[in-house]
Amino acid sequence: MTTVHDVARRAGVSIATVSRVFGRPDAVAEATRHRVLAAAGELGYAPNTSARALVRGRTGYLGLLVHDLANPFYATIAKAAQLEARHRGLALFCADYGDRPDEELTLAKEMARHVDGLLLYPSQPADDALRAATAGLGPAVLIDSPVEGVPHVVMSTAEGVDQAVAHLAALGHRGLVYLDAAPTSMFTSIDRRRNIETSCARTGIELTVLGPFSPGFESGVRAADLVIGEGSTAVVAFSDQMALGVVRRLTERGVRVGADVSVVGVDDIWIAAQVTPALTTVRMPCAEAGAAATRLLADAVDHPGGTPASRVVLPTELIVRSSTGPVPHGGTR
Amino acid sequence: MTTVHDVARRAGVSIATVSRVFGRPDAVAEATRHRVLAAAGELGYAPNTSARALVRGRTGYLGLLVHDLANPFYATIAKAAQLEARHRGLALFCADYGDRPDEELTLAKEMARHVDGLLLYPSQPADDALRAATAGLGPAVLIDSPVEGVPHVVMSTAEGVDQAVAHLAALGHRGLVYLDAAPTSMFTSIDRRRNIETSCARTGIELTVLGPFSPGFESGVRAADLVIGEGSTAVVAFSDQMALGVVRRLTERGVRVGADVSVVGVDDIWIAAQVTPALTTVRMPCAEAGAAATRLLADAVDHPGGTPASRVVLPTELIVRSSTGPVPHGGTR
DNA sequence: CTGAAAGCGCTAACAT
DNA sequence: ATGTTAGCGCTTTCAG
Repeated sequence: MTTVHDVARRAGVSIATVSRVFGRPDAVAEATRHRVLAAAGELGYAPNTSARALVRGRTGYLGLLVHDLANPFYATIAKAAQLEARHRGLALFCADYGDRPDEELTLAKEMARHVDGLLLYPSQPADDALRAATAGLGPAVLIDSPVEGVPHVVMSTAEGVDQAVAHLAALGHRGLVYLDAAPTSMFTSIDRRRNIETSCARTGIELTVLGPFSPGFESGVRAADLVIGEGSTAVVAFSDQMALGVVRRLTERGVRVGADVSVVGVDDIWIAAQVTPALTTVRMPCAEAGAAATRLLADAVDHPGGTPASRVVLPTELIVRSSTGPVPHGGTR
Repeated sequence: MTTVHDVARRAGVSIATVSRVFGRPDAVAEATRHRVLAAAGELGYAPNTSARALVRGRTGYLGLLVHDLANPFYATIAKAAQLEARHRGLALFCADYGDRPDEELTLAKEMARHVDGLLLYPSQPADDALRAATAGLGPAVLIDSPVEGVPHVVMSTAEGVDQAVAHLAALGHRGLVYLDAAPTSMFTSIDRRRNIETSCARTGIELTVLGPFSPGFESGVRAADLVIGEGSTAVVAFSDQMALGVVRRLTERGVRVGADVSVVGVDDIWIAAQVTPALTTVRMPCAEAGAAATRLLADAVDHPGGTPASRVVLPTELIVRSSTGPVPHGGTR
């Protein structure tokens, strides 16, 4: 391993100058700088990251902790976070707590030791306990977990769901079934359910909440039978995966989706646009969330005394496709 | 920030003892250890990772570089790698090179500065150039890139594709169309195409290769029309996404998938099991690959003079579902 | 603009 | 079993 000493000797300067060339290049005369750079090039020198981190008190690393890295929802957040971090000269650790939500905090604590700041998508409720837990971790930004006093970015389904309900109402639907998902204590669940409630109340649509189900395709399949039983003309599901399950089962039972029953999902996963009928859904801005959170975190790391607790709310939008249509003739509610 | 000195003072021991308690606990008398641990607990002490890395010459970090973190294929690899790394007390950096495959090596080089070893899923061909590029990066394990002299783990479609061809042959199909995907220089493409060729040759199935297409749903849609034009009774696609596109278009044009034409995909993405008809496909062991590669890398890092270049070949398997069926009556090829 | 020197916090001989 | 000590490679005052 080549060090500042090797480069210094070769370039005929002191180690301090070598250090400056890589740390604050403009503090060095151009001629000297070139000489040092040349020597460094020949020797294949690059500053040792550990040594630099030690003396600077900054690692240049950020950490991301989510529920499931293989899930496109989180993976998209991770990808965007990683990109944004790189643009700022930072690197990103990625980890997920998978089946062990109880280990979430342990993991966060462990990660915190290695990084300048943490990006957290908690499975815990956004309450005081989370704030307390977050307190000892150093700079942290929460995603989809609006905890007062802690910077966070949330994807709000308010607009998207509102548009969905309005869309359904405009199509003549008088009522709808919402398929809720567990864990109901997560912001994601709360947000979607609450927005459905207020939108329906405001629009005068009769709302029936079913569930909570485990999120996922199979739950949608099971829920579809309930929906048919209810005689509903419209259903909004917690996620596209559930909605797709509903569509599948409905079709299987001879119910024409988009004609007899309208189905709306949330997330806008890629397959939603490709199935038949194409799924009407609320798009979640995962990439934007990942990037925004990283930006917030990087800023917090750079300015330890900055805005105490920034808050970013990302809007959502309804994508209308073919799984929704006019209420069938003679349809009751 | 609390340091060994703080803890040492509080516990009435030397800093060396504190260090030992956290490094080689059994080298310290039980009583002393407890005293130190207590002091550390009260002070909230944990060893500084940068200082430790500096003196040890090891960061305890691994890096993963893939094409697209948001793609479930790579995301699954990442998730498994991360898990395996954690089990070994290591942390994992994740990055992708996305649209800029040319930046792949730059990124790898940058990452290499921060880690003990690299996990690479290259978009470059598995040739001498890659071996050369890899040489200067320190310990590295390649995924799906069998470069001689560099440790690697590959997911071979040999068995899966063989089973697929045999399956089709057993159903009476006399020929099949293979839908190739770009970039054709990647091992993934080469492997699938070559295995199809040898399997067909051995089985006496007439093979028609179409493409290369860009991988993805839309390509499948376009390719389907070609397939119909060919009058083929069976098609194997590079990926499930493409296969799904084929199914969609075939259905749209009144061709009954699984009856008139059989379709086989590769990957076994979750939706493959849920569409109608459910897709027959070759399962790719992404999680196993991520875990195996991480294991290999961790071992290489631990034993710098270990087995020169280990090689793991992960087998694949055909999952038969409903998109394949007997060749239609009177069907030629 | 450049160099000398003092650590950053920790580990690993080497003593005791 | 524990303490002393010498750095790991780098950045950063402080002089010059």
